[in-house]
Amino acid sequence: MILLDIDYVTIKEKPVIRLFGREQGSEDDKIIIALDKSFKPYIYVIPSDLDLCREQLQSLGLDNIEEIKRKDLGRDLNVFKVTLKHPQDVPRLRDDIWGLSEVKEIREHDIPFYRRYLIDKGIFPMSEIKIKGDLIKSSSSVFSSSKNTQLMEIKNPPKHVESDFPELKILSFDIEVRNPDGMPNAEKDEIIMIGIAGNMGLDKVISTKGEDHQFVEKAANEKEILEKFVDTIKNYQPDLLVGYNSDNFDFPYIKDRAKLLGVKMDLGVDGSNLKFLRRGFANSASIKGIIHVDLYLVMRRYMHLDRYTLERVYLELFGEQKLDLPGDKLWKYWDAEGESLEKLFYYAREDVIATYEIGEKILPLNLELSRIVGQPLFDLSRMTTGQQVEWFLIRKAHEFGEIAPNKPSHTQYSIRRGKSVEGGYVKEPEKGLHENIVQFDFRSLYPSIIISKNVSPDTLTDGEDLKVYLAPESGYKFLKEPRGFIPSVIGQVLKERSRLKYKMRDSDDLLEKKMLNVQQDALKRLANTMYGVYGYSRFRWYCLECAEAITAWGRDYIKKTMEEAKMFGFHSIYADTDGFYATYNPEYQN
DNA sequence: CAGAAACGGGG
DNA sequence: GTGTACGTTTCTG
Repeated sequence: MILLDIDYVTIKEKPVIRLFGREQGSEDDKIIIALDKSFKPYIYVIPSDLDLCREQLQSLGLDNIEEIKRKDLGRDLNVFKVTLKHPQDVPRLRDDIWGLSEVKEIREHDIPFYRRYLIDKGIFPMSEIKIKGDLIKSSSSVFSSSKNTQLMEIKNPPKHVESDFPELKILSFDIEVRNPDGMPNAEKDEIIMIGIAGNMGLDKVISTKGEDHQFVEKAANEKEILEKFVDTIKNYQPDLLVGYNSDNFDFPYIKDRAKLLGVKMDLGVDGSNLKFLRRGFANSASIKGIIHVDLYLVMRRYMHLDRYTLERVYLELFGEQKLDLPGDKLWKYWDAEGESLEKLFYYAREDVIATYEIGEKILPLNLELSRIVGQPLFDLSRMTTGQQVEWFLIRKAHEFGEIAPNKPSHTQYSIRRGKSVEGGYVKEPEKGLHENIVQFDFRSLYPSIIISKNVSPDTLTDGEDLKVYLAPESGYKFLKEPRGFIPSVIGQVLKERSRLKYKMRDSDDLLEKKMLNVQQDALKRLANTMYGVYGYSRFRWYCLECAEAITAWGRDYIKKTMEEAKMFGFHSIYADTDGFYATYNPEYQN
């Protein structure tokens, strides 16, 4: 099955992992919920004195302690893997463990249980997994909402299966509200339309007006609009549901109105309700088993614009202006009926189709990133690129037998935030119109420097070792041997990327070419982000020295290249970080 | 000028 | 939910 979503529930005080997937069969698609009762949470404890520490841990009632060998930034280390009974034991016992005199550090104590599962089992969301188990009847904590939902209990660990892009059922939605006084207020302003569009010919607007209209599904009242919305999703059974600012507008609004009108929002494939997860300052709307992606958040990361309205993003992506009505006047179009109302219907439809098209355009990259980073698409679509890299590295660390560094404390974070790194070399452009220009740029300059100079927190040294790379200006030194953790990972990423690029070049299949292009693009983005995160204040592998050394080498390389080019008659007129423009005049040559 | 508050998107 | 967090711009004292 394709792994779409994952979480855990507690059954009889024990954690049970739930894998949500879809099996694409010949006649009928099946929704699968697979339970794994065999996985237990654990943390790493770095002891001062092994035996004393073990005794102290035991005195806290912790009896599942295993002494194992791991690496900490390349250094061999004996640590305790302490297995607990329930994920919530971790925050409960963390302070007590931390308080023990023989405990030097606790590691990997803040990795959500389901993420731990994905990493440890080596399985990837949006990829194929093989599961073996027994079919079971629905229980009180997990019950099927429809006939084609299959519940099973996993017997053997799930296995990753190499697979292509999954074909997914995607649905987009968008609501319209009648708000005559300022911004919509869910206590009084009714929902007048819900637009829904999908990749299987679905495209409609549910509304209390618009009888016998070609794309409008007439509802008797607002309550029925919401019921029809719920029914449409249940019948269609999308893998993905996309909206635009739906985390903070559409879904919260729907939830409030549904509560007011007594409509059940039991959209989850396990029959559970739409719910909101507090993720810092923002909320995210979550439906069990259906991946809700808020495209607004995704687009803000994907492109650099002054504004990120649906209209602006659509124009940028497709070069087409879409119908835009003034938000504060929509209620007038609604009240006026006739042609105005007709316009409003078209506006609602265009909005939901535009949302769908943006989703269609941007989801492949995010799907691929989800498969590479190895975290659920729901989570990934809400992560900054820095967080995406971090989770990718946490998975790699596990593969490499490394224990991940902890997140910075509040104080560490404040200190880091006050620091900045000198950027790339910039030569202000020479005024005037230049002709006969040549362009020069380095391919993946920063990733290449990280690899060739072995720039990594675990290779940074102040020792007297002669076998080091010496960074310009700052004088930071990096061991030539052994290969650092992050250089190794970037090396893997770039190697895989070049393999895909060759494969892409050799392919005759247009669809395959497109797929491979998305994959290599995802890897490129990941590699390029890895430099930036050395200076990212919340990064576990934060390393200011590394960030400074990289840009210093970068400045050194470009300046030297410009000097070299000058000898051949190239006069540079503008330079920025990893490339420059030059005019060519052979007479300058000497 | 520093620190607090507001903003983004949505209708 | 192994909770608790964004980056930037504008206002306020």
